[in-house]
Amino acid sequence: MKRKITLKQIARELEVSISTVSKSLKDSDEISADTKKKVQAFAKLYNYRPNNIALSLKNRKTKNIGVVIPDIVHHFFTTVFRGIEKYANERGYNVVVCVSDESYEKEVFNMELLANGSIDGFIMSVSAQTQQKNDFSHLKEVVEQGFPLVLFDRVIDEIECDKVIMNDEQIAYEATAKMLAEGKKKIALVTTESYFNVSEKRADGYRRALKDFGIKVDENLTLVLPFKGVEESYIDAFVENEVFDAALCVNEIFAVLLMAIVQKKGLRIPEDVSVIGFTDGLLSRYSTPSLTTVAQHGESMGEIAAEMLIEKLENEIGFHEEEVYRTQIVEATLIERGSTINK
Amino acid sequence: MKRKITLKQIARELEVSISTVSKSLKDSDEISADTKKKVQAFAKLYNYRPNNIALSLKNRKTKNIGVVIPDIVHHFFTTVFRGIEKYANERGYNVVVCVSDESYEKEVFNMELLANGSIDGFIMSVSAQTQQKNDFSHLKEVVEQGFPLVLFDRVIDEIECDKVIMNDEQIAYEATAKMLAEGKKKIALVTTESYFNVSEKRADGYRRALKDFGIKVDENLTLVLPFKGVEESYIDAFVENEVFDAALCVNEIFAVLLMAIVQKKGLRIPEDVSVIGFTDGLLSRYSTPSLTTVAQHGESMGEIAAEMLIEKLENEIGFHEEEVYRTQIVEATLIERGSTINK
DNA sequence: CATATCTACGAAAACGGTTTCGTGTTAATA
DNA sequence: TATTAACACGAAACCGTTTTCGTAGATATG
Repeated sequence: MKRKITLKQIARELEVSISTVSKSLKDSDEISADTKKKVQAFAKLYNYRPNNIALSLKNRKTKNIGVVIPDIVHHFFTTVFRGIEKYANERGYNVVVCVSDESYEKEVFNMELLANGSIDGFIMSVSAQTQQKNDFSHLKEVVEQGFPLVLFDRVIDEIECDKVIMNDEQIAYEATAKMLAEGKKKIALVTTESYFNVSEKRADGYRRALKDFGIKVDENLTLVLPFKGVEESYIDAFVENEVFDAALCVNEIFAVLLMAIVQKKGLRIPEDVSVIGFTDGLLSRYSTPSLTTVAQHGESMGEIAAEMLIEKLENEIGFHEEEVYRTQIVEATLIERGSTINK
Repeated sequence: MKRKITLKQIARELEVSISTVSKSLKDSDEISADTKKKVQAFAKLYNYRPNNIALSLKNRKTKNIGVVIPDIVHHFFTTVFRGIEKYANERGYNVVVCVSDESYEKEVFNMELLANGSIDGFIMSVSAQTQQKNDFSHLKEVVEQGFPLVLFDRVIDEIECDKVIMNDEQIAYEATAKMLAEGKKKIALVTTESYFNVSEKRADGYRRALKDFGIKVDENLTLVLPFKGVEESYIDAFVENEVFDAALCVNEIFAVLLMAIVQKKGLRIPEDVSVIGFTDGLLSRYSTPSLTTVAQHGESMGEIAAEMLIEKLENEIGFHEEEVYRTQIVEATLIERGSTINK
């Protein structure tokens, strides 16, 4: 085990002081050209690199970003993560990831772990259980402790911090309007339980579109599916009992499940039933027919979140300046594929 | 900004020394019961937590694991990551992730960044470009520097370290044998370029099965697709020109693409063409028909990798003990779904 | 009463850096 | 020649812990 070389060792070897070595490597002009050359050559030879931990302790900055997300085996979150990681890496930051697994307790636990000096700031999307419990004291705490925090997608209104969200309501409106424009009249909504605020916003957009087109919202055409462990039979019963000629689904899994069942009943997509989903993942691309879907641009969201966080980290605000928080909206776009009638 | 409280501040406040505070919090019996109570109460009141960075410096352990993977928007890697994260978290470790994006340079850059004290050991799967270049000096270097390293999936034979792999050859054999047992005679292989050693192993298993069943390997039945940016037309031409009644595909994307094209030609799956893929992701589950596929048990691989790494981290070997490296094989399993004839 | 033994605590070193400030030597200036 | 400035470097503090070792004072022992 060849331990990494330290300033102290270089100093001893070259018979100079630690300060001289440190300054030489920083090319300080306090040090003579001769000495600098000697030290630099030696350091290069032994491949000296300053120890990050020591630097962190000295500077009170870790150059680490903490990312807390509900799930990682999940297309949207991984794209956001990629955006974060990419931007962070370019700026010399590392990313430490904790998965809350949709659990409130794990979220709290993870944040406490990270808040003990491991990171400089947080980027996160809160867990389902946290939204359900409606308890955000752990978020408030890290903010009070002075950690910059950026919330994305599943954000909390009552927490004051930077936020990155999607225009869920508007894009749901547009998606619904698109199907109405196709001539569809009875549009179903396939969604999750309402404590997910993004699902709620999508439902709002859906309803607004119907109203704008003079169609009454039929509550029977809303299918609420559990967040996890969807049984095919739920959808089956819905398709059996209700008549609809289009469907807006809040994620791509619901959409392809619905498509499969609809097709099994002998109905054609999109002629008999148009379908639009959310999340432009593999499923949307490779389903038959391919799925018209809302691209959430997760990577952009991630980049923006990272940018906001790093901006806060590197520009310490003055003593009397008021902290100012921004909310950035990333515009989702509708990707038209085979599950809708495209002209 | 309420900075976290330190030992020094507690000591000043309570008019005792730093050592006394530290020992009190560790419930050392060097300290009188009275003093301990006082200190502990005060610490609890101010929610004292030792600073991780300082601990890292002192202990020369960060309790961080570095994970370097080629891609994160990828089902298999995310499942492995989940396994790593889960196990690591249980043992009090944090995980810092770097994505090499299949690039040799980024891989090297990331590893150097991490090796400067940010982490205690590596878990990684090498990038495509690294395999292609066949240059592993960066891996050798971190090993020489004393970092425990665990390689998974895309491993390198010439690097001495712990490894977690799948029985690719064997499961490909079994998958092929299954289709032969169905009575299929002309089995296609849809694979990637051969510098991916896992693809190569799968091809080996495929060939061995054919031989065992007395069928000659027909090189024309092997379709080599590029690693990224597959054009549908490649597959289209293949389906047009070759006659086959089954196909083994090295990933699920190839499999669903093939299924779609085969079905478009009016052939039925699995009656006319059986298809088996690799990776039990969303696509396999939700395609029509659902795809018979090889489940790689990424989560287990991740857990095992993390376990191996942490074992090495926590059991420093004695001075003269020989370092011993293990290679664990995670048995893949075949999940039978609609794209094969199941009895 | 002198000495030995606890008890309860503090000083200081160490982890690996950065940075401020002080100082001995040499060169420039009056 | 005496004074000053410039140069080149080292000592030490600091970041926040842990831990070893030393010791003052109290108590026990002979």
